[in-house]
Amino acid sequence: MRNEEVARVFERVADLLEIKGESVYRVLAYRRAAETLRGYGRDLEEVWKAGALREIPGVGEAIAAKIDELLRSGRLEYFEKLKGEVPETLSDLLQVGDVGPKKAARFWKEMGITTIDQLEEAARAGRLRTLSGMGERSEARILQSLEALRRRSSDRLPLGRAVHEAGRLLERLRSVAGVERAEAAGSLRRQRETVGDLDLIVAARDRERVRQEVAEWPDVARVLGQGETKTSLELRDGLRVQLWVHPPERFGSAWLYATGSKAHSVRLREMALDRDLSLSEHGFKRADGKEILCREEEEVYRALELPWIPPEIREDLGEVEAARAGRLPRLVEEGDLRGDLHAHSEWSDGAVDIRTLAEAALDQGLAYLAITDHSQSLGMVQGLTPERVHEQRAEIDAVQRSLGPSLRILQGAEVEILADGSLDFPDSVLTRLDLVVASLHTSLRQPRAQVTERVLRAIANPHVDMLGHPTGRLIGKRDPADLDMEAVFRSAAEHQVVMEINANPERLDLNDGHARAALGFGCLLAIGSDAHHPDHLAFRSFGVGIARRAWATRQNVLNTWAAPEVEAWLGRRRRPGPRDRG
DNA sequence: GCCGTTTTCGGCCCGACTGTTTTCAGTCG
Repeated sequence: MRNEEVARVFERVADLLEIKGESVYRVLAYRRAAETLRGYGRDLEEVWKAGALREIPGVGEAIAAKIDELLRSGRLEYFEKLKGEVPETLSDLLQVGDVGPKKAARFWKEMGITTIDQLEEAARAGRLRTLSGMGERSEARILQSLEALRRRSSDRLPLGRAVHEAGRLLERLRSVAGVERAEAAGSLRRQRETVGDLDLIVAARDRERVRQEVAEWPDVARVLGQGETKTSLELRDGLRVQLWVHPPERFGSAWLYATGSKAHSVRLREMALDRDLSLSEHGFKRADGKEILCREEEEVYRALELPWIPPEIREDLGEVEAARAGRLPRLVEEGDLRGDLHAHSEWSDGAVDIRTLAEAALDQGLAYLAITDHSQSLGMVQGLTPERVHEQRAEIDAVQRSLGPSLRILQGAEVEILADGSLDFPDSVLTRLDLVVASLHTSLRQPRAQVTERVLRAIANPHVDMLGHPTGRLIGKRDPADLDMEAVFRSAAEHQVVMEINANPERLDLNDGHARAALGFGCLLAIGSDAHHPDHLAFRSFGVGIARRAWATRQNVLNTWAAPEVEAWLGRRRRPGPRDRG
């Protein structure tokens, strides 16, 4: 069983326990475990085999035993028993807005409702309002939430689109009179790979004015809720937006709160309590009732004797402990990137010629660029034959001569890892390239042992410098290959093969958890844009987000190095080694 | 159910918003 499957079981368990009315803390424990497993870079099965389940944050004796049972037998007796007490489909009702565990339990016990369809039928028939404490308005709200649920694609928004939408809205907010600041918060600011809804925060004195302006925006479909500090909107395309408005002197605590993660916020509040302070989005409150306001996030952290913690690692996955011990890493920044080692020209499936791409890279301040067009077997993207590789070298040399030394252009290739693990170019071609990126594009559905062996074989090939988008996943569209990632990382570290964080927002592959695990095995990372158009070079910012979420420093990322260092490193690897087996 | 510079037991964050209630429960983040 994969991490995701186990996480799903625990999520269901949490839902059913909650509907049953169990202790919220027990429910929380299952939710936390599910959440942690989902983002965990290491394979649960491997951790299990190593007898290290208890080292996973949020996994104690009871949950470790349940993971053990699940991995051993594929089922969980506790879950089966629970399903006998509470209909499993009730857990779906919790997906409906304004329906929580209490209402779900009442719908079930008092009306026999166990599915979303039955809920909708009852709401349409006006039967929900007959329950005590429920009126017409509650019923109407639930109907609206049901519609929203059906309309909303089940998937979260990819980070790329979320950044775009947020940028648009923030620009508008900043133009509203009296708005001093407007910033993104939530999982968008934390650079999660997908975003559930947009969290935006504004510093302004005149809250009423901001609220009125926003409610009149043309793309607002409806206002879901509006209060003193918080407005909740649904845009015409179904996207949900949370907007907080706070006075500037409280902006720091408010931004911190709106950014989360929830687990991180809870940790900080607990630390505040240890100091006889109560922390909320409005600031600190002392025992005597006096307030301590924080205009900047730094002031909140300082009051807790912590350095400012970057949003990308605010997940309660060790950052608070690291901060307390003064061991926060200095995370890699976009400005640290000096080159791009993954880009396509019109020699294969890119949109522009090498010169245009190179000039764009130069414009963006890059010092080097690797042209990595596809290899021959990928016919549909005009993969290069060995002859064409040779011809391309002449063009690269020509562009290099005319651009001069300010941009170093490397000739690489994104070489297909064939179904048997051999590479799509013979050694005679590979050895002439400056950089070999090996990638999977086909036969991604091979069984675990086979696809893992195939990648391990590619990694062991002495010509391979980097593994491109290692799992091959497309977010929301194509599942990752079923790789034994630990084996891949171990081998990559041993053979000094760089693991790519592919920064295309549809890929983000490695993901954050994997990248962090890879660093744990001693792998070197690279952030590649996989640009097929000059505009795509800017994708690298998404890759930086992933790298930061993985706690990567500048030293961990190959393309933060200066061009001569990178070339020296690649050149050193070019020499045939004793482990050469072709 | 988890967890511990104090605890192996007894804690476990804080507030906004809504609707249906005359004081609060449920949901959400």
